[in-house]
Amino acid sequence: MIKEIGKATAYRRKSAPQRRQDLIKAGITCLGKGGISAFTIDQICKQAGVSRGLINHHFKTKEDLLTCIYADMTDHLVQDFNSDEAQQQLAEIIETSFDEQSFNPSNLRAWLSIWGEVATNEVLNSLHQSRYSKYKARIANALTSIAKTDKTELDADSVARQLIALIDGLWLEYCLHSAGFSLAAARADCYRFLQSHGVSI
Amino acid sequence: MIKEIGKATAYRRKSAPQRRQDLIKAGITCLGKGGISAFTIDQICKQAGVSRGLINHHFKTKEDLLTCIYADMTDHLVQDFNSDEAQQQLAEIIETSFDEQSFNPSNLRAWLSIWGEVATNEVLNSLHQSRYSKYKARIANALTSIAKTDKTELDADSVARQLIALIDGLWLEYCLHSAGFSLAAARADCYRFLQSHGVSI
DNA sequence: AATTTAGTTGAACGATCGTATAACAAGAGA
DNA sequence: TCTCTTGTTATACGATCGTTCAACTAAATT
Repeated sequence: MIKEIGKATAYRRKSAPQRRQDLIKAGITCLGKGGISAFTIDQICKQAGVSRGLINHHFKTKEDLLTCIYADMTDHLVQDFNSDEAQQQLAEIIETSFDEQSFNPSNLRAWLSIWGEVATNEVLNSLHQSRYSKYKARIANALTSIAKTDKTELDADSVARQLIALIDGLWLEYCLHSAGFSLAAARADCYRFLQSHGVSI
Repeated sequence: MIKEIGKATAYRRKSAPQRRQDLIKAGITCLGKGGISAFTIDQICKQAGVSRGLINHHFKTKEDLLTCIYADMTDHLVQDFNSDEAQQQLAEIIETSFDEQSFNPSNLRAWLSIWGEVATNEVLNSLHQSRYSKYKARIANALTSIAKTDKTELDADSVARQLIALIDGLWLEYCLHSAGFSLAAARADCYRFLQSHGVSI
């Protein structure tokens, strides 16, 4: 066939890492739009602007992609704190948990979908256990440090667990009925909770 | 064909309401086992010991069944309290939220699946808004009553919202990693939270 | 015992699912 | 410019999805 003059290039190639990131992002978008039911090869590839065969070239299976998505979404939860001060570290947790970038309906729906799969999928669950342990440990360490400075008694592990529960619960509420809900109020709820355990920030 | 002697009856009939309840129960079991991905006509009917055609005889669509399941699961949250005393009413909420009957991994997974769909499905979401409002109002009313008796200031709606968030968050944590978690501890967390807002039970 | 009612079955439908694979082409290196 | 690497497309496959529907029969009614 004669090559058409001026015809747009059929497709643009990207490096494997770049394309993988594109597909991860598209997958998160799909989860945010329609939950795990919208997490299909067809919809993800369409969202990424890519043919349906490509996904299995960059990811072994769909489950593999979901695992990579979960890893991507939780990276910031297990990274080192910016600050060295314990009070500031807890503030980082709370502030980043309720900033506009991450605390929006689409992202919350994506999390909800992931949680649903974590409860069922073995590979995902194993990764989750590891991430959650580290996340909780970061919080508990900060709490212990504060209690030591203030010379107060504190069950750091228990309070860390409760704080995570409160944060996740507030996310859940916002996800299911965002009306009458403000980020500032959610943050204040968390600070007040810590204060009630003798931890003042 | 000659009727086989001693052959077991091909199937037993049940009244429509009974069979509907069977299918609802089977649906919840499927959600608890494998999440929304396991919520398929095939698996639900197999779980209920019934042919696959029956489900659309008793429910208009699969979505209709899911809506009925949600209604069934939330009935106890909007029923009247047993007690007339406000303190006792809040205790009812907390105790029934963390009793062995409802607070088990299978039931929690079912809830998680439902939440995921509520965020996406319009019909389900509308039902959820109504149930949640009533649920929150029951708690807020009890809180207001206590504050009035004790002559203390209290933002009942805000505290009710936070209590629900804490309960749901604790459920979520238990669902995703039940290890190192006790029902008694979860209840104590809730009571302590109320106490920190000046509500003693 | 005959009839009616209504609960139940099982096959069939088109659509969509996840995956495998052969053909193709964009872009880097020679 | 040519070759080679590898990112990408498009098709095909069997399995399973939700739903429809005609046939069947258990059980109540007459």
